Amino acid sequence: MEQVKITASLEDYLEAIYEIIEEKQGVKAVEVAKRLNVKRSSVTEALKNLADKKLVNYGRYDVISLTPAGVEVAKKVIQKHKTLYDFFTKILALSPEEASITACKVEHVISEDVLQKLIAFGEFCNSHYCMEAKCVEELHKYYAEKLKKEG
Amino acid sequence: MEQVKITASLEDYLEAIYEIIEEKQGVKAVEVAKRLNVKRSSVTEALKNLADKKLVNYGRYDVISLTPAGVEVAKKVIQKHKTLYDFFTKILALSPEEASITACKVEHVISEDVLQKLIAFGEFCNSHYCMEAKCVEELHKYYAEKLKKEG
DNA sequence: ACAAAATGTTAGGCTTGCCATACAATAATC
DNA sequence: GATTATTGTATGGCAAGCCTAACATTTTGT
Repeated sequence: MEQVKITASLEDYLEAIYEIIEEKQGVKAVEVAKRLNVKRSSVTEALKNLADKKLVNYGRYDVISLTPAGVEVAKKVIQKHKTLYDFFTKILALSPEEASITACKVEHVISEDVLQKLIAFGEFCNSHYCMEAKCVEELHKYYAEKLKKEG
Repeated sequence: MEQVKITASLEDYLEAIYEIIEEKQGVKAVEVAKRLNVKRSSVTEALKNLADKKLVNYGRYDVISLTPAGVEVAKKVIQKHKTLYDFFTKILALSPEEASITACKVEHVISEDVLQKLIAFGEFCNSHYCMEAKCVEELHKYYAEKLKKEG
């Protein structure tokens, strides 16, 4: 569990690779490029970089796969994304698009501690009277009225 | 109110400059360098960059000041920081240090919309029965117990 | 006012991360 | 199986942001 320290960009590559493998039992660099809106050559660079860090298995023209360490990092990023997405949509009532866009950025800058707190907050909201459905409804009504006032 | 688009790094410079001016009625580049943990030469670069964007008034060896547009950007970043800090400390019960560190990163990646929602959420928590002091207390107790269980 | 210290600037270098372009290898199609 | 299309790679270039080191300009202290 030695925490591997990588950049936001590399985290995005791991996340994309993991998700594409989940969806289609395999990745091609071109798919990663499409998903991340970068060129194929950028993917090659990133893969070499990730291979140096032992997070992906990479060989020229070979199949791309994640190492166990790579899977771990990818899953953690995805967990952060999902947790943030839920918070943004359920509590802040952001649109799915904005929630997703914001989660994509924030997921790279929060610590494990913040993640755990956010998860706990979500659980609390789901299980305690003071944040039950009726209250969340009220909360969202409050947003709507406030935004109306401010044009 | 034409939104000026600048990098996270430049936002940090504006923020630091604004705050130092508030605190001591003037800025020296060396103070900015200290606060941002960069070298004096990096500050010079950033200042030229910000001057190109009409956000600071800059001349060689001259006094540093913010333009009205620069003040606007700085204030917005600071508002985001404060809003996030409050959320992190009050709702997520992060330590002041972690709240501050995280706010410093997140403040650069949230939209005006997210900011407004966060502000409204804070207000709601302060004014509605379902999130009154007693409930927040319960929330924080919940964090403590959960973290204890997970070691 | 002049030497010493502090501050500001310049120049060159490094890293990350992207691109375009050209080339290499694999896959698909006839 | 040869040709075409797709995919992957290598190279060189660019911008942002930081650095070090050397130099210029203030500022400070006596």
